[in-house]
Amino acid sequence: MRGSITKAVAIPYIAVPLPPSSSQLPLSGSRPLNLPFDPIERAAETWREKFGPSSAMAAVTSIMRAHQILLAQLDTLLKPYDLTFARYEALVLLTFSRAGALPLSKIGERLMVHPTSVTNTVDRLERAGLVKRMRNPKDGRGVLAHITDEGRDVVSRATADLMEAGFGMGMYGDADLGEMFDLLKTLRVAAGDFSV
Amino acid sequence: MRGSITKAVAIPYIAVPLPPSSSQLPLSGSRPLNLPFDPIERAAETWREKFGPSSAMAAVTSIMRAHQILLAQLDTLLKPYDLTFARYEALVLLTFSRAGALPLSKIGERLMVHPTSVTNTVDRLERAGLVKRMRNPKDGRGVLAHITDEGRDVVSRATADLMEAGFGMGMYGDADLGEMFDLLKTLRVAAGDFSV
DNA sequence: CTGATATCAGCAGCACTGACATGC
DNA sequence: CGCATGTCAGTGATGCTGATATCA
Repeated sequence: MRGSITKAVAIPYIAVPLPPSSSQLPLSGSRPLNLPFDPIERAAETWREKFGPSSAMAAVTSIMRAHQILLAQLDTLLKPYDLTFARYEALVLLTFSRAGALPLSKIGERLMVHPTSVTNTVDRLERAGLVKRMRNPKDGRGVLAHITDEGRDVVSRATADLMEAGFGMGMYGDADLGEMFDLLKTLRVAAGDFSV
Repeated sequence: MRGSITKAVAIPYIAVPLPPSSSQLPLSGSRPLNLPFDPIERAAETWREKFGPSSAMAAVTSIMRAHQILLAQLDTLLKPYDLTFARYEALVLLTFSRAGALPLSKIGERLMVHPTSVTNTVDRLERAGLVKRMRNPKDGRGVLAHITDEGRDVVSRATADLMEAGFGMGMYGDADLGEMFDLLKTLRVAAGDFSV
């Protein structure tokens, strides 16, 4: 877990008392620093002086940071359900399947995670009673993860929370979100995730 | 480490069957699947039918995946130097400082990582002989991480490798990189990283 | 037999929590 | 004293590697 960062709020690191209205989802591995400058932009400037072009470095670093921010927020939203984002994704995938069940191999493929990670994820979900392992009738080697009623209930409540929080992306309009998706798609295609 | 996935290959930008010559940058937590469809896009479609608007979810998932892809590539590039991306970032930060040294607290602030993570990172770098801990003359409580000559050498060679690989972003032009940076900046500001 | 499907043990790295010593 | 700095021990999640049992 990215951990609970239940303090995020309780730690007015820098003076600013936190806009009382703003929802205070934990922000990241660290607390809100409110630096008087953009640390990535500053690094990019120095980079340009010392090494040359810095736009790739700045973009990569931004993605890393964005990931950290989002994961912290999502995991915190999911904590009440004892879910991590990875486990939540697996659950959602199951609700999307016609039978409410999928072979572990399929889960790994869709979620792009390692087989052993799938085993682990399903272990946790099963222990929590959200899925049940079943033998795959169509393939004696395979195992199906089958979502339980409780699993459906949890995923539905968790999803409501996530949507209310706009997935941590509430500061964007639909156009920006689409643009981001399109931009990153190029990277995913280049990485061989899928063919165009 | 994200591990070696010795198959990936020098980023067969498009689905191409892996140029036999190319070097093999691992692509991600999993191997290149070359699914016949975009798994995120498919999930987004189902999402829209079942839950409603899906652009935020699609964008978030894309960022998660992009992070995974990039981290795997960067860590693999850095592996020969026994560096992780986190340790590399710390080293670069030190080369950017006038004296080649910074208080650990400052490192944590700039890199947005937890104090205990800084201790750990510096431990590793120190064990590798790339930095040296020194007492902060200006603050008896503080410790400075001071980059060594070997540290400077390593960071310079590693940086050359990363730049040659375009930071894993070789498929983008400068305009796209700038756009990505600008888009993600909105998120970082909203998270309280810095003030505008 | 080969290859796919899990599972298990083990390991490294990350991001914390909580407690603590030290010094401003 | 209160607060900041850094370390340490310990925890949980991730993402692997390598080995193995099972089955198509």
